[in-house]
Amino acid sequence: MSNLLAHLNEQQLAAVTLPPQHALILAGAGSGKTRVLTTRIAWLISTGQVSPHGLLAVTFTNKAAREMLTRLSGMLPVNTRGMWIGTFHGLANRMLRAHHRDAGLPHTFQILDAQDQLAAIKRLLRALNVDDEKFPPKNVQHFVNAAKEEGRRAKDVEAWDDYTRRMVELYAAYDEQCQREGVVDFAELLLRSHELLERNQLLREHYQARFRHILVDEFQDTNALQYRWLKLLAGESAVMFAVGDDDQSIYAFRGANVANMAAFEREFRVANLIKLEQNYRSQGNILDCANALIAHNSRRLGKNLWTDAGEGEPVRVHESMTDAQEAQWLVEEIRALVAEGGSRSEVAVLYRSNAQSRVIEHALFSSGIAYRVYGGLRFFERAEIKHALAYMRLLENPDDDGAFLRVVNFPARGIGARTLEALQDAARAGGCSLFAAIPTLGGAAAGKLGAFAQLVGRLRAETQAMPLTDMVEHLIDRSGLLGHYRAEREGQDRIENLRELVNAAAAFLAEEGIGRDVPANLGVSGVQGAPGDSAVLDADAPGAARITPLAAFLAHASLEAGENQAGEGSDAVQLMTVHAAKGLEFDAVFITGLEEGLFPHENSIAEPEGLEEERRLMYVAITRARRRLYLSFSQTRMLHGQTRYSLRSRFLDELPPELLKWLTPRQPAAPAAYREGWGGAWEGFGRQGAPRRARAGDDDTGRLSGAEQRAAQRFDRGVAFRVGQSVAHARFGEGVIVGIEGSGDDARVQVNFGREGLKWLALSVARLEPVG
DNA sequence: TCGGTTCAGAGTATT
DNA sequence: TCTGAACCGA
Repeated sequence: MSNLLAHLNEQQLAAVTLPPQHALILAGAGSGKTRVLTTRIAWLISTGQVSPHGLLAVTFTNKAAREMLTRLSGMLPVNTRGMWIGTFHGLANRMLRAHHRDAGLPHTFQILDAQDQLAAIKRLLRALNVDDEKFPPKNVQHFVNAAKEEGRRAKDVEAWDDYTRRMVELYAAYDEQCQREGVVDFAELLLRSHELLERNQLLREHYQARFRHILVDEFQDTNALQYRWLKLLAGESAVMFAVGDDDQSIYAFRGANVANMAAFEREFRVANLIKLEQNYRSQGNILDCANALIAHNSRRLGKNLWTDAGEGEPVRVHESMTDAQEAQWLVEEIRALVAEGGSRSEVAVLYRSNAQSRVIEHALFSSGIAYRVYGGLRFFERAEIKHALAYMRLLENPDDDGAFLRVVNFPARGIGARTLEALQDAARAGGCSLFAAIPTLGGAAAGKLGAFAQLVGRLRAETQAMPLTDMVEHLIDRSGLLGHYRAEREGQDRIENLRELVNAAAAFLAEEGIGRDVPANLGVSGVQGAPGDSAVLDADAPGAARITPLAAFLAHASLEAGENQAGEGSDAVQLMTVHAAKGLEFDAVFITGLEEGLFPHENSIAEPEGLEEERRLMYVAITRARRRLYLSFSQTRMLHGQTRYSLRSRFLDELPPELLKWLTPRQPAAPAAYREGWGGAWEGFGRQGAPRRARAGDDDTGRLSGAEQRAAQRFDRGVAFRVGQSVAHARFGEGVIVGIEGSGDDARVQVNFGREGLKWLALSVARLEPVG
């Protein structure tokens, strides 16, 4: 055990060995957070304070959960398989599977991912004849999820106008549809398990007594429902150990509520608040930049990172004329890094929004530098995979109309829209699922639908006793999917993905410790016993409902969409958004596009607290770097087909100048009043130095491409009217240019005329005279 | 059922 | 500018 605690610093040690009282650990970036969390678990178990069975540890991502399990197995000779360590959704799913009857769910309930949910909502809106102009499916989806994440059912949502009232009705109708079809969405997993515990006193008391210790990772990312779920599970007796960093809270936009940290401290009367501030990742200058930046935020819990690794190199700053030149500079710099012996995979290029990757990818591709972009479609989200899964789901649960509609005519079986409309009418009339309505149908359509029903029946019979992998293989073939893609010109990739699905099933069985020969439809423990019997209080008890390999695999496919990066393992430069970089670290990091309007993003500035979240995002970005950090921005950028002119990000000017090394001449900062778009001090604008003009030799090749020349020319014309310049207009009087958009005849400027307000003026129309 | 055209919209994202 | 979705004609 002394081994376990070796090499922990004072604060880490204090956190790991805290007495059994509620604790909040403020863990700064790179301070060994995961280590503390896992060592705490190992310590609790190895000192006999709790059995592996008596603790619950929860994370947000499968990756984090896996990491915790892996590290734990390395520390303790313990079988982690049965332990309640997982994601919020994974654990909620586990509980609902075991107590499905008490939770009011069929034992075959399926999980809808975001895609499935949207499809279900579209279907609902069509069935109800809702005008999807007024009620776009995406808005309904957002409304439903936001309500569920607040812990509210439709009946609990206050409708204060016609629009909200209709939304609430749609929410209720959506929930009814889900219940009818035996499906639950992500938010529903948590809400349903919360309701289960809330209503069922026996179960609640049982789990409250069982879980003596509850440990929570990334606490700053919890939403209202997750916090309530934790509180309910903890009851009066469990010990909570929450780890988080308010400075790294970057998910408010998806419901995360940092205030949960303060609420936790207050409501649980947390006596132990420990700050982990020693950073083991970055060198001093990088940390000092991060600290200086985040100090501009208010309402922090307060934390300052430090290191004993030395100050290291200065932070490099680069300004370019165009986004293409920024990318070109990046290429040269990466080349130099690699020439010095750095590895490409230790270089990360970060950006605020995905659209920025294109220019960078283009430059990297043209110069033959291997790169890898994070984000995009993941394995289980691919259309062909979802088709295959839909067949499997239909075997499990024929009432799953979503799965039915996905494959009833795929591959094509001549079952068109009209047939399905008739079927839908029949189902509605009979109050049953589409599948169940097939026998009630007459006419020519009945034949084709009947054949499909027979196909499903045949597939079910054929795969009845098969192990999971054989079942998948059988289904992708006999459903006609393979044949369909074989006939398709570009179907080869899809066929490979379908074959990969068989491997994924095999890998899943291995990971879960399920024998390869176990029939897919058999309860895993072999005990079908009393599925969901109310008398069985514990999910792990022998008589509790057992999940079949097939059901487990389908849940896995929904809860873990799989990898989304190609070329794993190859030595490639890593491209990703700042959000995607959270939790990762690299020797060298480029933060690109540091421009007002982009980072901080313009949309965020209007949001309450938006700017502070952007600043935290910048903080996360900076703290990804171990040794070398580059910050870059461009004067112009192609956005939505138009050249945009922007000033450098305020975040650059919030960093201590003495820590920065400008690779291009440093220009005066933009006046703060410009950023607000308003303000008293705008007289000062006229005296601002002109933005740096394009100079030959700015780029490393010494030549400008055609596109770059055109952009540069446009820029030169734009300079005549530059941001910050004072201008006069015949009617509106004097004002200051605060924005420029477009070029040539399309060029428009936004002018702040003070009392007359902000106006957009087309340069080809409006007469604007420079002043001063 | 396909391929083409047209149109709107373009922030970050896990489960 | 570019993408994805929706729509229409063969």
